[in-house]
Amino acid sequence: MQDESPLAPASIDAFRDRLTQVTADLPRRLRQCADYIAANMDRIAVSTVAELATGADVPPSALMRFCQIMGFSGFSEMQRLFREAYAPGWPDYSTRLRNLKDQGTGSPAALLAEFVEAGRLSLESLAKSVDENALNAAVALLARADTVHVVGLRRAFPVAAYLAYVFDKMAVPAMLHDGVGNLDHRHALRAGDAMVAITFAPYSEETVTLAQDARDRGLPVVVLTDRVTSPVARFADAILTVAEVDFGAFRSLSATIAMALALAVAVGSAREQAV
Amino acid sequence: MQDESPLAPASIDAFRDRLTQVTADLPRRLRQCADYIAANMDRIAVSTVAELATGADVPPSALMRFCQIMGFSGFSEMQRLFREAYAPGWPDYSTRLRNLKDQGTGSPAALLAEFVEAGRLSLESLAKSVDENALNAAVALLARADTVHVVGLRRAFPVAAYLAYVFDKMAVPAMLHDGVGNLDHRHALRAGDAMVAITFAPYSEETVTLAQDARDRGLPVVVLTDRVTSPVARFADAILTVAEVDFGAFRSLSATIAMALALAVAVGSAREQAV
DNA sequence: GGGATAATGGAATAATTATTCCAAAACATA
DNA sequence: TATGTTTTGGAATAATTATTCCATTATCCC
Repeated sequence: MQDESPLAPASIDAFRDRLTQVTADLPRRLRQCADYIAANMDRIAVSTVAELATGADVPPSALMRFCQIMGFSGFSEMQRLFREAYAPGWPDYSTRLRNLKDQGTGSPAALLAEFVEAGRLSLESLAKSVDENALNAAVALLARADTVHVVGLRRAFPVAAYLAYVFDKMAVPAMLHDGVGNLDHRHALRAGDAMVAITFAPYSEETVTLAQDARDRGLPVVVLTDRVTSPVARFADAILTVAEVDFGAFRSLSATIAMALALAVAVGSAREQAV
Repeated sequence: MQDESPLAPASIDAFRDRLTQVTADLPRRLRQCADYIAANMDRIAVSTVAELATGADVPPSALMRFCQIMGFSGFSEMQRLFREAYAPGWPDYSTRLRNLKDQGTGSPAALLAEFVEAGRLSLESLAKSVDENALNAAVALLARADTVHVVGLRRAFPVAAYLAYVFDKMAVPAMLHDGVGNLDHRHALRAGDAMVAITFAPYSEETVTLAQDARDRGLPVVVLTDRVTSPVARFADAILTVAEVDFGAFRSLSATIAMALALAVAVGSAREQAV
């Protein structure tokens, strides 16, 4: 297996793009290939040259030429792309999950199945229960802040870190309060800033304190937490609740991260438009 | 193309039944085939005899015999069943994304819905594509390490942080390499330790370097990445791949976190039992 | 309409992949 | 431990499949 052609599409998406580019000016037979392939991309992984050629009603050699025009060295290279991306619809998700669990309680595969399931349930329940008004309010508050302070410790820290990362990528001035060196950076909270506080039961005291501090200084506070009775809720200008399904002692965080992402991206684009 | 054997399974379900019937009393090599095939049914349609045989760790001839025991005349006939029965392939997610962008539907709630959907798809595809052997191998490696070093920067950092958190909760000695102060802590890597390196395209150089460093010192390295061709893969003793569905520029991380959790909890309980 | 250029089909060949077969090894039984 | 039986690995072969090449046909441009 030698080097691939430098211009060969490396993903199904790239393939699709290239296909539309190329299709425009193509002689008759080759266009037949392009059309047929476009309509039957899902068969490439499991067909032979001859089968596809018959389907497109062209001789095999025409199809070979088509593969080369698409940037591949030949049919095999093109097929490899599709075989690697191939994921059939059956063993449907639930069957597969059962198989994993059959490996025996406590086996890594069974654990994975449980966490996958927990994540999925969390996402589903988030989709059903989201409070759109609260979300919109949160976005509005953060969109007009100078700097966004992100606080979340212990199990909430990964979410805070990701939120800070996405803010950064979207050019939103943000500061992650990570507790390094036990510095609380409370003096970084300045008028015009806003805070996102993330915490779940058992609520980390430092997070609650910082949220209160922000509130006392008159900064708007958005909280991302597990229920409205959370101790940070009383300092909140907007409350986003995410009921995460746990498996064992650990939360999947899927729903929480989805929420954080949506928040960050929405804030990011709101600010872009405001500029 | 001659008559098919009268006893060959005519549907995937029949195949599955026959497989369980037959697996019970089978000599060693053939049982390996049965197990591997059961766990990788979805790859039969797009693999060669040699590929599957390698995967099951048997010579090709053993796999041929297995096909015949299953009632087929040979591998080709068995493969035909899977090629014909496959359901239309992958969800065309990126097209939807493009549409969404074009319409400019940037309402926070709509964004959230997309991230929820991306997370759900990622989790499902993880369930379908997880390599159980790699997972078991990774758990075994980490279970017998003195200290587990966790490395993951940028977008992988949240996962690394959570992994370190869970290790800590499960009393697994773990060190999170977070890049604070640009210290790489390479001298913390000691004989008897192991490393988990987490990175996705575009791969962070520091992570790759640290993984190589660990490898050079003879530590076992487990990598959690997006594809087997990842630059860290060549330093890996176990490769866990997670194909995460992106929405826009940001990954949902759902599947990655589920994998990390399963890994950490499995390692934690394996060590408890060893004590 | 003539000359150059591009496209086409099919047959020849190369490469890959499936399949068979048999000697050697492992195993069971006495 | 000897003997028959089953299982195994690998090399040889058969079949399929991809790929190239070139003579023929169509198309374009002057």
